[in-house]
Amino acid sequence: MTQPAAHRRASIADVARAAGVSVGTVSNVLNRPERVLPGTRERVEAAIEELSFVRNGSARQLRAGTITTIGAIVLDIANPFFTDVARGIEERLDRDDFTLMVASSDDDPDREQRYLRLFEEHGVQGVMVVPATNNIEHLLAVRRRGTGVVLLDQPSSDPSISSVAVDDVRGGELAAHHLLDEGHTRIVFLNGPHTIRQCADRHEGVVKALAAAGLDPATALVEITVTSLNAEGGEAAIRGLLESGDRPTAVFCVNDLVALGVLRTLRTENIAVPTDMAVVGYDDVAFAAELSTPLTSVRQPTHELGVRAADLLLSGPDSAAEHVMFQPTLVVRGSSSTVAG
Amino acid sequence: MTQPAAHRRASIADVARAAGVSVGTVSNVLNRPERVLPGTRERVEAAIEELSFVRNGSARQLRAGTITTIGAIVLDIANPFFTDVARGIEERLDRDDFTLMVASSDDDPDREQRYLRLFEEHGVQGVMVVPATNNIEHLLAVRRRGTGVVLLDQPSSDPSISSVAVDDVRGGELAAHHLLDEGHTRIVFLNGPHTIRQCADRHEGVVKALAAAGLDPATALVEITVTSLNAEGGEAAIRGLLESGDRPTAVFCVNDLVALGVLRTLRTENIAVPTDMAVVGYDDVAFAAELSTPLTSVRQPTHELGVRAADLLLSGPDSAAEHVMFQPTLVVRGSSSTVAG
DNA sequence: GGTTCCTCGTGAAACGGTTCATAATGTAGC
DNA sequence: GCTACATTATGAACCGTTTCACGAGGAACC
Repeated sequence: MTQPAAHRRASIADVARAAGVSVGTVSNVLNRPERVLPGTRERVEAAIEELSFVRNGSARQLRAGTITTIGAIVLDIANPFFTDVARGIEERLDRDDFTLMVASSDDDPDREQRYLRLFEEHGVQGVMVVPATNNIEHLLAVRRRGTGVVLLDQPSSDPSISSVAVDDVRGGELAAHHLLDEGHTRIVFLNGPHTIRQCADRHEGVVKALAAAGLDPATALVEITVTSLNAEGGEAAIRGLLESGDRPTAVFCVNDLVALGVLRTLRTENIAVPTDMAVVGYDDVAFAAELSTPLTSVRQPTHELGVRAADLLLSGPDSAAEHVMFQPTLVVRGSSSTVAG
Repeated sequence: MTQPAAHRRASIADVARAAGVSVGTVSNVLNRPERVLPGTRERVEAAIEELSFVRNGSARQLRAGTITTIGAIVLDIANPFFTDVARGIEERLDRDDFTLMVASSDDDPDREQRYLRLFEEHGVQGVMVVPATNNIEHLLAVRRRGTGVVLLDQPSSDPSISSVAVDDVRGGELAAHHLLDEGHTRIVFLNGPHTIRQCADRHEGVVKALAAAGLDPATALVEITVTSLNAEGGEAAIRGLLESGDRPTAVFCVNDLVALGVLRTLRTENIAVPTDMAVVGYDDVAFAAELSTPLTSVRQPTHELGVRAADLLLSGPDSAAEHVMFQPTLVVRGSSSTVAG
């Protein structure tokens, strides 16, 4: 029979007492059972069962030092891009029996800091971060104090911190270049705040493409900052745009969720895509190809991104920092081109 | 200037020595700064900075006992359903300054157990679990040992464990009933394994609807177990079905990702939806309405689910267990009905 | 029978914080 | 000048593990 709910959790000492052995022996049963005589071991195991003993992880870790956990802090856990990356991380971590904890900063530097601190104080082996700002001073500090740090989806501005990223300038360029090729001369870019590096870079890419085409970004580019990087943000932004009477012929969205919101709105407003308005997204999430107007999007190697990031973190704190940069590709579909499949 | 990378992290004792005070004073600066004279405090703070001291969370927790973190274990972190729920949890937790850690069991009971153990050993205040099996013995044990447990998306079979769920029998019934209404007399159900309770329940609902319509489930229902609960699983299942020459007129998918795989395949195979084949999904994820054939789906109140779950966990271990059951609704769209909007 | 070696088990010393009874110092009141 | 009382700072006890030097008891060998 089980005990009535005891107020204090049973400790190793309680188990030792119940089994009539010393604490050292209980610890051995837990960690190196082969060093304990089968009879003794059984008695200890019975006591553990009886007292429903659970190791105190804090004490264990305090004494033993290490823990095989790594933390990941992403901007938005509901964004398929990040969860695809997380799957990649998990896959790699599993091979080494590491454990992954995911937290979401919600683009908020304070939340990022809070989770970072939590992970660090609890001695995770390393942490992967998609920084909410382009100031990574606090991450450098973490790194200096001995916790592994890998920047996710963000090229490192510091040689001592590894990073795994995708060329966002190139991504913005690909998207804009494509829209210009399709004959558009003015692009509306529904972007996130430039404090998010990806957003700033994609913007830079767009400007670059416009300049290369001999257009003046000051007139050929309208950048609108969405309130949130999801479908609701996209819907609100495009709605505001339409209500202002300024109807562009081409919209580039900083991610596919925003594009989803745009497409949804255009459909209810009976604006034809791509003939009245072309739309390009970013991330090429799973459903992009299956939308009513298949979405042209910039594809990033999400899974591979996660795997490489985990690789770098597991390679240990002593190996040199590496900076991996993947290249995005443009997948043209019906939302931006009448000739696309 | 910063120190050369020290091998051992600075401890409170190091700080105390550097600042010329006792460890108790350092602890006070950290936890009750108002009890320390400004001058002393500044000296301690300078030493903390100088040594780049970080509290050892394990030691702190070992002594102090509590931690304001709660853990969540979901089946698949890449499934929008779970991440939407997670957003709800986070929103509620934020109000009480709690912190959320998410882990993914990948439908694997061993992984679930591993993460559960990790959370429990590290003394989280509570844990929310979408169980990978319908055996919740291990969760009961966790509960008995004093850690809060709330079943997520799973009605509790035990009165002592709170749960927040959506009526999946009803959901299956809604879907099947709708397909029967549309004139179909045989339904293929692409389901997950019945060890996952949601899958078993939705199956039960389908059977119930068939029986109510006077059909024999043995002939009117074909259940196929997908290899994975995502687009790839759906694609593989429907492809196998088509190759076997058994082409049904109605397919019900256990979630929208599976349905996405099905729609994708049907499109490449030039099978018209819904005229040649009707498709119904589950979860009503954000993109369901925007697909090339808008997907009929069973909607669940994901966000609210998360909020309520967090509510229950925060209400403390002493309050009575509660069992919240939400009702799903059917959203009819073009993938299953020619008259739908 | 004495030495060496093994196998098991012991118990105390860390690990790095928090907490609390106590001391030291200063200030006020009489 | 003495008591009473804040205000600050101290340092040791404690949280629950792991680890390790050590001892007890046999077995094996010469």
